[in-house]
Amino acid sequence: MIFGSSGDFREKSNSYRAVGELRRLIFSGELAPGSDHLETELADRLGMSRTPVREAALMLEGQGLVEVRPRRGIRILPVSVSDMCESYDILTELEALAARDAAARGYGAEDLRGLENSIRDMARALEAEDREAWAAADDEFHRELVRLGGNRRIEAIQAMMADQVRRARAMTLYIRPVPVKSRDDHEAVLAAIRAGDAETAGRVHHAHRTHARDMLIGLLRRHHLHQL
Amino acid sequence: MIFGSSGDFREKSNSYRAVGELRRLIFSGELAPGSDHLETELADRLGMSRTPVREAALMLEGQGLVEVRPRRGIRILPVSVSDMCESYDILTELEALAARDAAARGYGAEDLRGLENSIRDMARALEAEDREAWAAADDEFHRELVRLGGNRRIEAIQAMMADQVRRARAMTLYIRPVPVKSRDDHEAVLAAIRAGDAETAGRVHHAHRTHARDMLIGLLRRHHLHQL
DNA sequence: GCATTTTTTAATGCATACATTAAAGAGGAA
DNA sequence: TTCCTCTTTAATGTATGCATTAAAAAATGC
Repeated sequence: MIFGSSGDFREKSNSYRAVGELRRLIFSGELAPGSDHLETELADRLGMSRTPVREAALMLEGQGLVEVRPRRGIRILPVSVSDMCESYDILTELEALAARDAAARGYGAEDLRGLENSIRDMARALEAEDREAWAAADDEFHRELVRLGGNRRIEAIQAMMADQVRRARAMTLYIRPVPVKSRDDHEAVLAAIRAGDAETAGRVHHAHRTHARDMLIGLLRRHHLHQL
Repeated sequence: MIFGSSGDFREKSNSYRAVGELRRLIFSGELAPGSDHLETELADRLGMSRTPVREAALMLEGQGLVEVRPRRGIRILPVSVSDMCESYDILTELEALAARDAAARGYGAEDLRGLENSIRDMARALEAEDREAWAAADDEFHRELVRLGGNRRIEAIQAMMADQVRRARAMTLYIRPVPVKSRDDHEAVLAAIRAGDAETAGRVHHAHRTHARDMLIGLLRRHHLHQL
């Protein structure tokens, strides 16, 4: 998890292909939350033997996506509202830390190009009323922010949590209010980082995330989306 | 990782025994940081076949303890000073959050018995000049604090990071100054939780962790322990 | 009918076999 | 010697077989 351990064997080996495929199947909903699947079934589905599927399942279990229950199958873990809260709270703290660290590092204009780009992409998506594109750009902003913070472990944790959170956002993408305020927040965080003002960067981003969390949780509760 | 998935098969199955055994071998130093080990070698050592060892290695890779490099063996990842910084920074934020959450929950006296006990154990260990016991009680305090915070994902992350941090503390346990100030910090955190003062609990714990971090990093640097 | 024991079924955990292929080593040319 | 190529070696990735054993089904007793 910590290192995205480079090396092309991750694409070549069936085990890692299985990890990727299973992720895809889970996030696309083809493997429904709460459903059970036998090793053999998944192996047939992916066109490989049980061994790599088994290994993939163990890795995904380590990331909290599935639960391996002997003889009962591999269970696709549903994400509850309280799970979402947990993940959001963690992201809030760690991304705020990353924002402070990024500000403290004194990045130059060219280093911040990535953040600028994703802010621009969000604005464009908003004009085009393309919510999917907006979500992708928003993701990118957060990922880039953490990257600039320079803590690899936070990157890894964020990647893990983001997976869990993505499903919830996908569900609420079209029922949520148009995220116009987000833009100001992102701009403010970027400005603080540019100015090297760690405290402000962290505080603003923290508030931003907290606000987003409350909005999302409220939506989920109101629409009775208790299980994702 | 997220769930310590109960179920006794975790003790019975060789794969999970392998996970436990390998952890033990790594933390005891019998598998040296930076060393490579073939699947066959480890399988012989643990008295089982390659399959469960392989599975264990993949799980440990997910926890950042080893790196699986095809044909070069399973590498026991060394922990650098900057790795330590990363882990400490994360623990600092997440435990401070847990402290705030714990305070906000308004626990009663009996709920806080665990924290009291570990504070008492630390004091006793300090009198007896038993640093190992002090370290164990300190661990327990932090674990209990996070448990009271009620975020299972933070518990899981803490457990993972703690493993990484433990080695560093073991190295410095006898060269560090006697941790007398710690006691006041712990007492203050407990008092704030008891009083339901989330802000203070979080702030004090954050400062406590930050201080411990700086002390530890300083020690490691001064004693040229760049690789653990 | 319902509860309990026995039998059957089949999914898993593990060992093992084997093809693949990266790394190490040998051999030869410059 | 040094560099390159070819050969050899052996570690891995995957498939498969089998014993174990949990769950399901059937049979028995009440």
